[in-house]
Amino acid sequence: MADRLAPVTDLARTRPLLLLIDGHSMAYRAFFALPAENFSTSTGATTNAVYGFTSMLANLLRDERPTHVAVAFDVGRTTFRTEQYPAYKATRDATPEEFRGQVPLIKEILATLRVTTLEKEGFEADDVIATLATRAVASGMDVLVCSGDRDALQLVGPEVTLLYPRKGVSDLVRFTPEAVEDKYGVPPGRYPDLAALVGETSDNLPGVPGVGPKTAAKWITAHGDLEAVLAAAPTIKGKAGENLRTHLDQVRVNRELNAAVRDLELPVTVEDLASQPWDREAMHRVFDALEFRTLRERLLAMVPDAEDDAAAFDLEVVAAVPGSLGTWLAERDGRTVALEVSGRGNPTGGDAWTLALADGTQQALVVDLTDLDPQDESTLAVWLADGAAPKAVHGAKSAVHALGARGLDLAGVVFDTLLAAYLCHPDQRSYDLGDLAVRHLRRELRAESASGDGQGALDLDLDGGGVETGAAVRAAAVAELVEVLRGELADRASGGLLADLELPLVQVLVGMERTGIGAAGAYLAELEAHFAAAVADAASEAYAVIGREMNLGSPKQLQEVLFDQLGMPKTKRIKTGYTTDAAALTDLFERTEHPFLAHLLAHRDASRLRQTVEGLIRSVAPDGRIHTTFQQTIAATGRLSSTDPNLQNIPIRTEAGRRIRRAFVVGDGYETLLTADYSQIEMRIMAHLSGDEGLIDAFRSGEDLHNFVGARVFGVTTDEVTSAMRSKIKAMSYGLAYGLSSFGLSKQLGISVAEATALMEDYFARFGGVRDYLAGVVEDARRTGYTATILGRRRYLPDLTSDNRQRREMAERMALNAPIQGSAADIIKVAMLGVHRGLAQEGLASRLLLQVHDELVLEVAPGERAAVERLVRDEMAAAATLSVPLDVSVGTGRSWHDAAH
DNA sequence: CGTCTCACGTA
DNA sequence: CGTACGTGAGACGT
Repeated sequence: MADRLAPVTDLARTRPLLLLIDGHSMAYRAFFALPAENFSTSTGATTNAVYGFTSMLANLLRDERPTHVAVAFDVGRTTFRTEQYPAYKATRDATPEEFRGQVPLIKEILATLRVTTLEKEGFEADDVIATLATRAVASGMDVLVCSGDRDALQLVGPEVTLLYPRKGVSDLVRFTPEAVEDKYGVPPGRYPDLAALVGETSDNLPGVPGVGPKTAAKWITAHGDLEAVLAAAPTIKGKAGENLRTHLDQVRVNRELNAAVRDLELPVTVEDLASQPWDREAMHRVFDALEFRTLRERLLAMVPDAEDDAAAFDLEVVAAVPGSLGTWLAERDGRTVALEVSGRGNPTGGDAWTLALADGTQQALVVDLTDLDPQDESTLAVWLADGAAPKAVHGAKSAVHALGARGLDLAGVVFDTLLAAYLCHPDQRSYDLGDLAVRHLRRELRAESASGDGQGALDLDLDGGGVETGAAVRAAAVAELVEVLRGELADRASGGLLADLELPLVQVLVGMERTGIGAAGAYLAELEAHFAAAVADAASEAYAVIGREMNLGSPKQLQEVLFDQLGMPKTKRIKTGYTTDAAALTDLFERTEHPFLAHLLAHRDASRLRQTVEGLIRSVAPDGRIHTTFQQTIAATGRLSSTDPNLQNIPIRTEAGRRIRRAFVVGDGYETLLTADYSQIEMRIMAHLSGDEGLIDAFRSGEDLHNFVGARVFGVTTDEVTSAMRSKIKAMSYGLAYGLSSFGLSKQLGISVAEATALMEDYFARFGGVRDYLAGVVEDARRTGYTATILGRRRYLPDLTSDNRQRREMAERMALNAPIQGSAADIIKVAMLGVHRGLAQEGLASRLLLQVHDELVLEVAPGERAAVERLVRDEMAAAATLSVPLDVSVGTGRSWHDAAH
């Protein structure tokens, strides 16, 4: 009786718990429960089943805390059951293509979680589960079976519970023996008897007509089991009894087929299924690829620190006392010191509070920048600005901004773990230092046993991970990552890209961000008022047409008005109904001439322009200039991007839009803005990379590119190329660099697919080198796994070998475009370095302000216009030696608009 | 309040 | 069913 004193829950917890999941059935449920269109990656892969399954698994791991886990899968469609009874499951629809591709992904995730997956040729997942459940019970374990197959009900017993999905995959019903009996009127062991009588439509097993679960349960209860029911069949009365007698054979077949096999030979024992530490690096890789951010967080959040396999940093943290900094640095003279700045690294309003230095040997020095002894301050300033004192940092640009705010220059940065990680894996969305530490060092960003050495003036919060310790740990992580990432970069032959391109570019970008571009504040305010008035006018006219007010900016409300209320023809389908984008509205207007559409389009245009202007006004800094931030590690192709505000998408195509460009003006003390852009750089790179003689001739001839190509394709002279012909050729030439299909070309040009195909064939007949090059790029990338630019910048495209067509074709288009867009990015970065260096060398006061992918914007100091133009033309043209010239066009003017050409 | 979707600007 | 980005409004779920 003594054991009755112990709480039942504690007793239960002492027994091991095995979780067995029917992978196929649960994934299939998830596939239909979650709308596919809400779960696709940026590369177009559908992931709804993967998401649903993994989410369910995460919940089970959290709520049930199993000690052992396994997932069983079906192998193919043929099993011993289909051999025996060909009709078994014969009515099932073919598995959707979208679903099949997801099963391997689920297995990948399970592998990272170190969950055993099992499958057995000729058997179903249920048989594997039945076998394991039986063995687990025999060895004293409790078992949870998770399956959407009702046949699993027969496994339920005192130690075995079935979790059966009621709806979707998150709402699971818990079938204990009592629950089974409540619901079906028979104990779990008799459930197959009941199912044999009732039949199972989903397995294509017909039951006895007129016999449902109630009758079947009544008979089984009355006679004991199925055998007894069958034996008593002659005496059972009524229509049901008659039907039973004519279906005895079918019932026997059913009973044979629905019996789970409990003694399969399996390559593992139940003990082998014990939970193991997760492969966190692989998890990050797989979850990154699937773009499951929150799901990864949910899983990682479940790992208690004690079970965490990732170690922390074993670090001695020393707080700098007056005079100690110089000694510490001197002791490490010539060695690369990793540094971490805590603060804000914005171009304006930056600040730095703490600086941590680490040398990669478990010691870190923490310096409080807000309370520095004058002597130390000068020691630090000299060391930081010393280009010969090698340093490593995670995110050099932010560090320069942060330190710069305290008047400290940073030079001598020989390694940047952020840039290095980007060059190695340019497709990731973030390169958080903590993630890199886990991935490459298998460490968490926390201190194992931090300690001061007695001389510390700072009161370090060692256990709680205060600012100082945090900075020290990050610096230590940087120091260690340098070694690892240097190796990874070398493996990719990309060390030069970091040292000679991206790192030197940091200082150029810092200068551009810090300088900003002049903004005409009063003019911007006028523009805002002007566009706001246009918005109001368009809105009131639109309301007048439909006789009521509405939110014209709401796609949802617009759909109601256009398609329900006004009954307009349906446009292209999107997730949430029908598109109301400008192309569709313009098309609708041409067909219906409904005035509402014209007002709506005018409203769209005006409110967009107003919104752009408002954003710019908000961005004007106290110095009257706009300071964007150039992101150096975002675009997978190697381009820069611009944020806060984005100055790479300022309107230019429409007159109204160009008015916004007039707001970007030359600053006080400068003479003019100068813009310089590469003409047709992507097509020139295409000519170079493909080596196509025709295309190379086109650029060497000095003829208009599209006229030249058009003349060849259409077999006319260049002056016979009509503007219609020219625009077709232009669309096609650029489309090729994006992986355009004949379908896409036909849509864009409004011609038939056949015409588009013919046009492409004519094109390739004259420019065969282009076709061969494009085919070769994809082939090479499929073989090597990556594409490369002219400077060797790589982009890895694992999806090129995907079984999923959508995914594979997306990767193919990326492979076509990456070398071209990426080489253009390489070239303009080289040009920026050249221009920056040239300006300094020639002692010019003019400066770089912006980069817009193929264009540079400079602010020219008085009297330097000619020198700067020459310098910029030379440096941009000389940035790469291609088999075609790099043509640069230059314009100057008081505003960005006036400097256009 | 955070996250997603749509729409749309640039190269 | 043409690549690469960033932003803001509305819608939606927590």
